[in-house]
This record gives sequence, structure tokens and C-alpha cells, in this order.
Amino acid sequence: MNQAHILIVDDEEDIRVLLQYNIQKEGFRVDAVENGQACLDFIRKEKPQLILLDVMMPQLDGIEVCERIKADPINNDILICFLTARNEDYSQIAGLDAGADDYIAKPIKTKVLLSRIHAMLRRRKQQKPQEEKKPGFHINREKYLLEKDGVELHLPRKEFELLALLVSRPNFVFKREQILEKVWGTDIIVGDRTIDVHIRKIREKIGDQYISTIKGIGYKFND
Amino acid sequence: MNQAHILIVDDEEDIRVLLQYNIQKEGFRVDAVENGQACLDFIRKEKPQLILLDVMMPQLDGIEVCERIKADPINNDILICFLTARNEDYSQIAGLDAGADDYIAKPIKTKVLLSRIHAMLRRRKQQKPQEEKKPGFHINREKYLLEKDGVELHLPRKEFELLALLVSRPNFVFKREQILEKVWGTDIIVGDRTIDVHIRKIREKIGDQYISTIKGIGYKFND
DNA sequence: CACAGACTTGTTAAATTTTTCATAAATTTT
DNA sequence: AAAATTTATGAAAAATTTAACAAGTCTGTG
Repeated sequence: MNQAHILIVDDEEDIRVLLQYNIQKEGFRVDAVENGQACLDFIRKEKPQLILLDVMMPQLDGIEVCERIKADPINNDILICFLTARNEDYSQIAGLDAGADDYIAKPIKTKVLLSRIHAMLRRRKQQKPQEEKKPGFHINREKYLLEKDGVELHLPRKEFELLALLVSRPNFVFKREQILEKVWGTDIIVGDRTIDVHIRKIREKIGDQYISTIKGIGYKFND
Repeated sequence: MNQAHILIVDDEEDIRVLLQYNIQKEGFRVDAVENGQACLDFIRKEKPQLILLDVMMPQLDGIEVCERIKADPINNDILICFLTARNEDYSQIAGLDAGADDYIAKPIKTKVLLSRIHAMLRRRKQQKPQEEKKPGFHINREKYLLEKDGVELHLPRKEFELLALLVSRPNFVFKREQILEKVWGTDIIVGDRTIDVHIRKIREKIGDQYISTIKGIGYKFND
């Protein structure tokens, strides 16, 4: 099940079990841990989309955990929702200041919880396009070279044209046919392996992470 | 300049005056009324963006007022925020069930109040364009992936094409023949089990609730 | 002409996707 | 209720597709 991944952090087992059950039933993939340290360990290995984070926990409290998570830009995409028993205004505000995206007051009603979860996931999706990531990556046609993190990199003609095509529309999946047509032209016929080889050479030069293979379809450039 | 319009509903004059003063200072347009009935009358004539609604009021209490407001779809766009005495967890949750968008515990701190107001209005703005979409479910052919609740999900070609076909006409039952023809083409012959298996894989990935089996006929996508 | 870099091809290996098959479970028909 | 039909499930085989490698072709240059 490849549904959104949610992590529950709460020191009370009853609550963990209850939440996990209800959220799983909604179709989400859910993990649960019982303290702040375990949470930090967990997200070092996996990146859930959303963390439900108890504020009041022994040792590392939720606010502290939240701040540490948000301190690392790698975790920028992770949503954090506090579970708070304290109704005091201060804790609520402090939570939001610490970078949390929402909070839910205990006792938690399932209906409310699920509706908030959906709302947060929806919201995040809308925020994403605003963030406009820079690839640190620029195709310079005049100089016929590639500027990556300030370094200028020369690519042979076909490799350059192929990469330029992919970069021209980040995230768009170019089909093999399309690539052949655009880079090689309709009249020239080359075998399918040719594309693979060029892709590999480009990857060797710029790193594997930039170009994804969509099996059976083609390739795309990731922004 | 269309600054947001906010309505305060509270039976205590001190609070009305205090809130109105502080919120107006922030640049909002603010009105105040002293009971639930007056609130209902008010919104029949005007549509504020946000209502700050005291829960405890003589006669018509806040929850009742909220339910009546939310009962009329015309008022769908109005945000409601409860003002509630400290530590009444139950009422807070009941309030959210009644359709409120947030609540603030008394005693109210101005800073908190204003931050919440801004947060709610911000949230509302983001939600608006979203309302058109029904399923939170979108087939993106360009990126060759499925977007669901903000999560991007890659499917292999056949699974993708099959799901895309079903989604293209929600609730329409595609017969097995039709599926074979559209997804596999007329010339390719595969056994009947093949469809089942693909359907199963899709279900594993997106959840069972989206695709229904119509026994003896075929499958359909539920919206 | 010999060399170097660019481009292409073919082969084999690896990975993923697609299909099949046997059996279980569910539903409909008799 | 039994039989027949149809679909779900799990595991595995088959097919497809891409990656990796090695070698060959082509082109322009010194």
C-alpha cells in the first residue's frame, strides 16, 4: 500500500494503538514510536509525509522534537501536527512557532483527526509548487555547456541536446520516440540502445539523481 | 482594498469591545453582536469571512448557532471560530464536529487571537481553488503518475493505463472486453486472469475502496 | 595517415513488468 | 444446498526493458 505515510509519536500505548488503528483503517500507512528520540531515529531512515507528535512526553518534549526536525532542511517536506492536552494558549502558539503545521487538542475524536489529516495533506500539495526549487543547474546554449553549482561542464553534442531536452521540462516524462524525434530527427534511424548509452554518459557526468527512468515509457529530469 | 470582514458574537460587552478594538486595529472590518439570534439575523444580510463565536451564551448557545449556520450551504464559505472557556475539552471537540474551523480558549490573548485569525484566513484562501476537485485523485499523464492527497505515486505502464481508463469515466462499468481492447489492443491476446492481477496490484497501491468489481461484467472506478 | 573524441551497435546482465497458473474465496445459478 | 461460475490471491515463470560493458564506426584534426 503506497498511500501517504504517517508516523505517530506518543508515550501512551493506548493512544498509539487507537490512533494507528483508526488511521490505518482510512488507508494510510502508519508507524508509531513511543518517544522523541525514537522519532528522530525513525525519520533518519524513513521520511513520512506527516508526523502526529505528542507535546507532553518525558525527556524530549514534542516542541523540542519539532524544532530539531524542522532544523534540517531535508525534512522540509514533513508535516508536523501536535497532539496537545494543554489548552493554554502559550503552548499552542509555541507549537506553531516551532514550525508545526497544525495541532489537535486531546481528547482526540477520530472524525476530527482524519479530517485534519486530509486537510493537511491537501494543503501541503498546494504549497509545494510555490516553493519553486532551483536545480542549481543551467543549460547555456551560447557557450554550449552546462553550469552546475557554478561549475562549467562540457558535454558532447548529442548528450547536450538530450539533456537540454529533458531539462526544458522538468518532471515531464519524455517518451523514447519523442526523444528520438527531437534529438535525432525523424529521418535518422538509430537503435534504441543509443538513448540508453547517452543517458548513462550524462548520468556519469552529472550524477544519477537528476534523471529518472520510467520503465516502458522514457526518461525525465527531476527538479 | 477588500480587507476581511469579521463578526464577533459574545454576550459580554467588555469582551466585544476589547476584541473589536484589537481586531480593528489590525486593519480588519469588524462588527459585533450580543447573542446568537442577532448573529443569525446579521448573516442573513451580510456575509462576513469569519465569525468569532462565544460558546456559552444565554438562549441560543454557540454550538447551536454554528450548526444552524453550517446547515445552509450558502454559508459554506464562512469560517467559524469558537471562543471557549478554558479546559472545556469536550465543548471544543463538539464545536469542531459542529463544523467550526478553529477555537480559541479564554482568556484570550490578543497576539494569539490575531495569529489564529490570520492562519484561518490564509488556510481558507488555499482551500478555495481546491474545492472543485472531487476525488483528491488525479491522473497526470505528463508526469506519468497518480496524484492522491498530495502524494505522487508511480504506476507501471499497464497498471497506469488501466487505472487511467477506469478513472476517465467514474462509475461507468467497463466490461472485460472493453478493458482488453482499450488497454491491450485488439491484436494482443492475454488470458482473463491478467486483468484481475492488474486490478489487484492497483488496489494494493491506492486502496481497495476506489475500484469495485461488478461480477460477471467488469470493473468501475468509484468517485 | 594516425589519432582522438564522438557516436553507434551488439551482447550480456540486471531489474522490472507482465503474464500465467494453481488454488482459495466469493457469488450466482441451478 | 450443491454446482457452476467468476474473481481474488500468492507464487513463480516469462517477457520486456534498461543498464553496463566492450568494441566498432565515423569524423575531423594535426
